[in-house]
Amino acid sequence: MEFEKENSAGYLVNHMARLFAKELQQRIAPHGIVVGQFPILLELWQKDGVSQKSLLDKIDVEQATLANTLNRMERDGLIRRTRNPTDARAQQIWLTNKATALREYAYASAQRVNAEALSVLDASEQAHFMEYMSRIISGMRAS
Amino acid sequence: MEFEKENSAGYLVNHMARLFAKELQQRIAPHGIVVGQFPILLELWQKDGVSQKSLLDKIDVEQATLANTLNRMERDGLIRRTRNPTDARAQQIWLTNKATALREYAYASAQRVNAEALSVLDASEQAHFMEYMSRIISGMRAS
DNA sequence: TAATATTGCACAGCATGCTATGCAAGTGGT
DNA sequence: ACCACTTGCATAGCATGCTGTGCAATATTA
Repeated sequence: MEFEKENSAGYLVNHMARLFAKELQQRIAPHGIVVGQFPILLELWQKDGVSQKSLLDKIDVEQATLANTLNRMERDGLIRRTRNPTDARAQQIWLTNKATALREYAYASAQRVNAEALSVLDASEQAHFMEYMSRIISGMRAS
Repeated sequence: MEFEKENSAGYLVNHMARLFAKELQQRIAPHGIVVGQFPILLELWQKDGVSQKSLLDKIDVEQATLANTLNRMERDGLIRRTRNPTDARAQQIWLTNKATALREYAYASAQRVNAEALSVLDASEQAHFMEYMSRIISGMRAS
């Protein structure tokens, strides 16, 4: 029995994800941020001064992955970390001016990548595609 | 203006890809193979003794990534590499018995992951989803 | 209050992917 | 035959993700 990778959902999903990441990377890397930092920045642009734990609840990566990415962001001057005065275990994560300034540009870049990638689908197909992904993710997270 | 990651195709694609990889990893890792080796094994199960270049044409990763993964596969006793007698630059890549024996199990694992992940969609939706992904990948590769 | 459990975070080690670079082996043109 | 180009592969260095583990600070329970 054969196994055609072109008919394997997992294979296509993986390939598609790498293409998305590569595309976004090319647009934002020249501005000093990289794709893994994106979800974190999205949260911090909405509200910073939060704990690592609070970020973790909103971002679907493991705690160790988040800690590593935050290290690189601190190294690159995107965030600062302070101790929470009422809980010495916890930290508060703050955006630097540099990171704050990148917000609109980053939003626009992501939206352009999304729009271009989905441009091969019409509006109704795009909506279905997004809905299918949401359902698949919910189903897989539950299991 | 806000940017909702739940409405970002790139974010969902990335998340979905990690869930797929994690799921497949859990099933195949106990048998001594890992997800990155999967596409390579798929090709070699069809035909081995081929060159790295010939694998590269069929698998959508960079040449350096392939070379690294092949190194790990050789280390783990999944493949052997011999020199091509008529071209000293090229190599021939052969599966070991260990790798050959894993074939049906690996096929079944991948198919089960795919089926379970897509089980939240009905047959028609699944077909559309796969088609959308193919079109998106084609479009992004072209650009 | 003392012992125990939980929480918040860090670090080590690894796989997978990328870009950039180098190099030896073949190919082609002169 | 020689020089330049191309081809096939390897390596370095990095980012992103994972699991496993450890630890100090808080919370809970006996």
